[in-house]
Amino acid sequence: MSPRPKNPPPDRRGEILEAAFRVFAEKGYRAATMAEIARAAGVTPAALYYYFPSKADLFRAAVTERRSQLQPALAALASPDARELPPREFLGALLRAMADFLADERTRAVIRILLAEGPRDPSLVAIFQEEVYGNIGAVLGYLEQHMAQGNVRPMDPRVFLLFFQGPLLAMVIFRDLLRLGPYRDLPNPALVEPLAETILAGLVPEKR
Amino acid sequence: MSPRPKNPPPDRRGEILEAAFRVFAEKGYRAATMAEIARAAGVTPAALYYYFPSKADLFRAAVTERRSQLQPALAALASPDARELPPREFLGALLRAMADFLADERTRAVIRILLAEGPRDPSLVAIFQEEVYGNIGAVLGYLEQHMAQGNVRPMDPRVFLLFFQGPLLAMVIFRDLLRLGPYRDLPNPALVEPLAETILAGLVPEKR
Amino acid sequence: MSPRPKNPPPDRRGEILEAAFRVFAEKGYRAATMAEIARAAGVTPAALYYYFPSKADLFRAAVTERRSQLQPALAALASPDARELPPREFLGALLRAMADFLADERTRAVIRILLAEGPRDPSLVAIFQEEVYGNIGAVLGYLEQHMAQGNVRPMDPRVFLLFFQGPLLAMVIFRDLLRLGPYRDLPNPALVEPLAETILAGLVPEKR
Amino acid sequence: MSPRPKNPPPDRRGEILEAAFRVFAEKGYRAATMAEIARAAGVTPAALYYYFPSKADLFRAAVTERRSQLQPALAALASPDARELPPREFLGALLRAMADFLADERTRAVIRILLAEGPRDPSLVAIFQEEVYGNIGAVLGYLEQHMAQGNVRPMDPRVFLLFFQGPLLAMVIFRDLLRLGPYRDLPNPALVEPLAETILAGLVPEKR
DNA sequence: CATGAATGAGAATTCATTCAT
DNA sequence: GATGAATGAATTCTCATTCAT
Repeated sequence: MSPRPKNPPPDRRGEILEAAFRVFAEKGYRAATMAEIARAAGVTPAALYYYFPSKADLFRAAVTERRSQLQPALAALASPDARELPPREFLGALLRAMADFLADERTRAVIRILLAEGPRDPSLVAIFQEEVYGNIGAVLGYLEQHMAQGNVRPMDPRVFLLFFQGPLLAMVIFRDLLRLGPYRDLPNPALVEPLAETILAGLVPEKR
Repeated sequence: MSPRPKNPPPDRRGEILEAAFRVFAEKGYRAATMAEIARAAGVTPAALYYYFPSKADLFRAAVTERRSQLQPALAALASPDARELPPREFLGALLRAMADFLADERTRAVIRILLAEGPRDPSLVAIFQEEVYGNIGAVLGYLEQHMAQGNVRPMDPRVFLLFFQGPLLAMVIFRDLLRLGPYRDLPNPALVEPLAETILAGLVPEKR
Repeated sequence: MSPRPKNPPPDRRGEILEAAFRVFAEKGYRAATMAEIARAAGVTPAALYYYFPSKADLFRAAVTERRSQLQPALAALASPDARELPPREFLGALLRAMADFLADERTRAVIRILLAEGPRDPSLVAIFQEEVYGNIGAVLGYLEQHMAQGNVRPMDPRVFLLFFQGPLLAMVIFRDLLRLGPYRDLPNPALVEPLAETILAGLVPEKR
Repeated sequence: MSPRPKNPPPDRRGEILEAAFRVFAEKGYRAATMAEIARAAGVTPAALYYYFPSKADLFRAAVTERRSQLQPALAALASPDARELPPREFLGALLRAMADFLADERTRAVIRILLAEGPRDPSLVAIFQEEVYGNIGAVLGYLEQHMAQGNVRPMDPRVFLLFFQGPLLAMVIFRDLLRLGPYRDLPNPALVEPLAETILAGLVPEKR
């Protein structure tokens, strides 16, 4: 009957968002129920509707909230200080940072949601696209500059991104999402170091 | 030709499986309803239960059926004749074949289902794992042989697979599943040819 | 568990429509619940959705069904044989028939629904308008003919309708719908006979 | 003028009552939500409960309040000065006044509520019954006197009321509530003048 | 084989109401 | 006086599933 816990809860909205994201990531949008999210947030289902008009809105808000939480990590990938480094070091550092970023539990949850719901919900993809491309754009700028100087083999930037994002993404998908047996105990560096070497061998021609 | 008197009895089971797979791939397991699958198959929902005991079973059967349909294409990836080629040619051919395989509409549907449902259903992943690894194993055998001969840089085979599956998978995910704007008009060869060159540059040392 | 009563129910749809109309008339659209309608029809709420896609559709169907049930009585009001009578007899007969029609339980239920929901739902009104006007049109035709012959004082037909429908409608509203104390025991003839006389006195000039 | 220091304290209660009546009249009791009423009144739903214990009480209070607003208009219908007139003039004046009263927007809203909720809520009807009958009683008194004098044909007063209220009520229902096409542009006098003539022709015998 | 009819168990959502502040 | 936050009890609607025929 009493609609209120005694001590004022500090940030119900945030707690709900957090709980909702967890449940959505674990179960997927359809299988996640408002009742379960409410339980996870320690409130009643009706409380969810006090803060968000619908399940779809809660989902969107939860995802957007998570995006902004990831924002600093994403921005760090394009940190200005790394851009002083020569291509080999820069790319190595970038690969390591990106591997850590992708393998982070919070990022993985986003990837899971994006892969599960994105194909049916382009607007969901759009939430991240802008953000990601804004930060990756800085990286591409660095590369284009060095391509122009002949330090890096000229290449379609999209292809370049696939080169080093692809293996990392595949690792996260196989190892962390699908939990394929053979990949289960593959540590990040086991992929990243050979990847850096191999890709760089192909990308940065005359240094070899 | 056949002495069968009536018009060929329709392969109801097969049609249902086909329709079910389409609907599951498009909507995801939870959002796909038995009614919609039935409609897609041209039967009533009750008929589904004549052939399959439950939605979960139908899903599993539909996925398994699709796996066996992809089987020939997968097997071709490990075709014995390509294994006569030297590493550069072999790897190039493999990359091209795999890119075509991954980008094929039927494969994409499987990937979509695996990415969406796999994280919550390890047994679903298992259905494909065996199959895929059986065929990829042949490829790995080839490589191990050449690594031993010094023709290919020695490397963890899992990492090797990530190297060349990763970018292809990423391309399919970005371009075909998430339909990211920038990737929408990236043709397979635009990725595959630079990928072959670059990776090979790193993988096959003395040729450079 | 058993989804089916043993002996096949003869006309579930009709029963549901009937029950729905009763409940809608008694409670109004909003206050009537699918659960109560189901109970009244002896089925489960889900069964309602087997026959009708939504509550709104069920409402509409129930009202339309009732309209067609009333159709014969309405048509009788414009029966051709009464049209052979001279104006005084014709109007008297019409008034009596209409009073009986309006005071009939089934008609009253329609009036109740129309008065309660009509102001917010013009399409509901439209369901009856056509029907009613079709039949009343015949009456008006008779009158116009006699107006032309000078047997009936010329008059706007809408006003004419208000003249003799109005008191009858008011009687039904006061007596049967609002159950105003003073009207509770006013029998139809107590209104109809003076009404016939009085109105006719004004309407059929030279006969007096 | 007034020595009150601050800006006049708003009549919250009155505003709420006003807003509540509007919303109830437009949507009906069930469909009207406390939230919407609060919004219309410019307060929060909780504030409603400061002034009224429940939705039902608010409804009742809003209706009663409106009744007292209509009171003067109702009383005017039985104004003493008109009672000096001879029957023909008196009845004509009464008809005109009543038509104006019924067609007034505020009265219409009351009628709408009474027709929609009255059948399920006798106590709602009672709120007005007393009021109305008190004032109409005066009119009936006038008539009874003239009936006794032979100036008006003797008649059950309830029937008399139906005679001239009925067409007016029907006009308001058809034209203003149900918005029936044919009645939409029927002005009050188009009904009232013929009605006066016709009814009087029947009611006031020797003048004809 | 196949279906029409039906259902039980949820699911999202609404809403009058409460109460500490 | 007034409100923000919250809730319990409906309510509409969905859907996998059943089974007599």
